Parts: sequence; structure tokens; C-alpha cells
Amino acid sequence: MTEHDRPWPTSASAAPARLRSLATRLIGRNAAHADRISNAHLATVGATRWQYSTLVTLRDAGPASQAALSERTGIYRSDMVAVLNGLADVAYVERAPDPADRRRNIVTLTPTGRSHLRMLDQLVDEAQDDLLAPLSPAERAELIRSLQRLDDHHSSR
Amino acid sequence: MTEHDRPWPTSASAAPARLRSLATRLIGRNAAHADRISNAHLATVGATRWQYSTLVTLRDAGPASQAALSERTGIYRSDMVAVLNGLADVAYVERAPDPADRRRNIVTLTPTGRSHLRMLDQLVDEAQDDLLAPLSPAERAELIRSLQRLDDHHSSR
DNA sequence: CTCCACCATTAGTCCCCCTAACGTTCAGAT
DNA sequence: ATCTGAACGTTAGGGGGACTAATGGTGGAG
Repeated sequence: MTEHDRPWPTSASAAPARLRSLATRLIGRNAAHADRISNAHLATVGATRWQYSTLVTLRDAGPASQAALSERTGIYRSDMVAVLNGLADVAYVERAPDPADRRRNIVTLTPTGRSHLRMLDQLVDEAQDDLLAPLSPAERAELIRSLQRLDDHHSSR
Repeated sequence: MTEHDRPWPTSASAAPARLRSLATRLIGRNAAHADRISNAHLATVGATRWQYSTLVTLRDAGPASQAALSERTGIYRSDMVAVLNGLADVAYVERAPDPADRRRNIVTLTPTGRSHLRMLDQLVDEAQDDLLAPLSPAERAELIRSLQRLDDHHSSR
């Protein structure tokens, strides 16, 4: 109980065990690492994670409205506007009004955008490798599977 | 109604498989969940994660300077000032000048702060349980172990 | 004594998540 | 045919967390 009679450790710069084993804290810290790493890789060609998510979604699910892109990527529709502005400025994407519903824009991936995306795929793969470097392939798969289950559980609600 | 046959799928609100299996993305999304959950639990008694990290560090490693607390918690020295102001205002912590080095403040956990911390411990435990709900105990341990290895790897460098 | 390093503190930047509000357009009910 | 509610794209802005810069005070080494 009494600790007032002994001096405090002056060095010992490690976090206490209680903190080190907190899942909420570990995930937050690794998210910071992950952001730093993937931003660094994508920045080498002037791209961002938001742009990548959007382009991938267009390639995989085809042309879509901005609202659909928002929902699929998780990017807010307010922010999606700026992302698409950036992508349209360099012609990776085309925005055209939907003839069937004039509230909508139909966003389409251009051939230029598609080939640019292939480069981004590589950069993103490198980022995954950097982040997961300490883990074996089996451990990586297991980690991803667990994280997917957590995300599904908390997203569905 | 007259949906015709549009070339793009109108429903299908799920993210593409490529995105769903990206570790960098999964960690980021789960970090958002984790932040939301632990903030919600701690907010029930008006506490924050920064306060909790600081109090735990004081309990586990004893009184320390603000710089030491910064290094151990990962909270920036600039932000630590405000955290300690808040904790000192409610007397969970005491700040006293170090007689041996007058640049330093010696921060000490008060008895009141110690008992408050026991309540926070419970709230944080509940947050861990909420976050990891879909996983078995073994899976939780495995996940935490992997995340620790990732964090150690990226922090050391 | 001087120079450099460290300490606590203030102020402010940047990015990301999220809300609010607006005008437009659609669809369903009256 | 009109009214009402909702969805769409867009603009503007708040708020939190990570981080930088600059300052005044202090300590240690040469």
C-alpha cells in the first residue's frame, strides 16, 4: 500500500502491462501505423486511400451513383464529392447525369483510371506487406479473418 | 418500377472483396469501432481514454514527470498538459515541482484518483468485451498477441 | 560562462469523421 | 393534380486526435 517511501523509476519508458494488453488501444495504435504506411505508399504517385477505395469499388461493382459509392466505400457522401472531383480532374473517372433519375450522377471508371488503379493495387499490396511484416502467412490470414468478423459485427448494428 | 436493365447493379451495398480483405482498412475500421465503444463506456462517468491511460500508468509505474508519462502512454507532451489539468482539477492527481530538477513536475496519483481508477478499470473491461464479442477467448488472446507484435515492430523503428 | 539539451506550456496545423442545411428531383398518398 | 416525404449531390462547418513550432525556464557538460 505504501509507496511514498521509495523513489520513482526515472527511466523505464515502456507502457504498463495493463495498457499493452488492451485490445481497444492496440487496434488504435496499429491503425495509426496502417494509415501512415498506406498513405506513404500511395503518396508516391499522389494518390490517397479514399481515391483507392473509390476506384476499386468502381472496378468491382461497375458504374454507380455517388450515394452507392458512399455506402460501399464507407466514405461520407459529403467527402465523396471532393474525392470524385479530384479523380475527375485527372480523368480517372467520369461523372454523367443519370437519364433515368436526374438526381443521380453515374460515375464511371475510365480506361486511364483502370490502368492507374493497377499501379495503386501494387502499392497497396506493398503496404499490407509492410504492416503485417512480423506475421506468418497463416497468422496474417487468421488476423484478417478475426478483424472481418469484428467489423461485420459492429457494422451490422 | 420500370427498372429496365441498367448495366450497373443498383442495390448490392457491400464493399468489394478486395477492400474487405485489406488489413490496413480493416484495422482502421475496427479502430473506429473501438474508439466509439471505449469512449461511450468512459463517458458514462465523464472520463476519457487519455485520462485512463495516464492514471493506469501512474498506478503501475508510480509517480513520474510529465515527459515520462508522455513517453509511456503515447500521449503527446502538448496534449498531456490538458489531460493533467483535467485530472488535477478533480484532485485525481497532484502536480508538484521536483526538488531535484526544477524543470520537472512530479505527478502523483491521489487516493481519490486511485479509487476512481478502479471504476474506470471495470468500464474499460466492459469495452474490451463489447469490442471482442464475436471472438472466443482463445481467438481474443491470439488477436491481441498478433496486434502486440505488429505494434512492437512498428513502434521500435 | 557558454552552449546545448531537456522540461512544461501555449498556440496552431492537418486530416478524418460526421452533422446541418440547401435546392433539386423522385415517388407515393390524398 | 397537388402535396408530402424522401433521396440525391453539394457546400459549409464542427470536433477530435495526431502532430509541429515556438517560448521561457532549468540542468549538465565543456
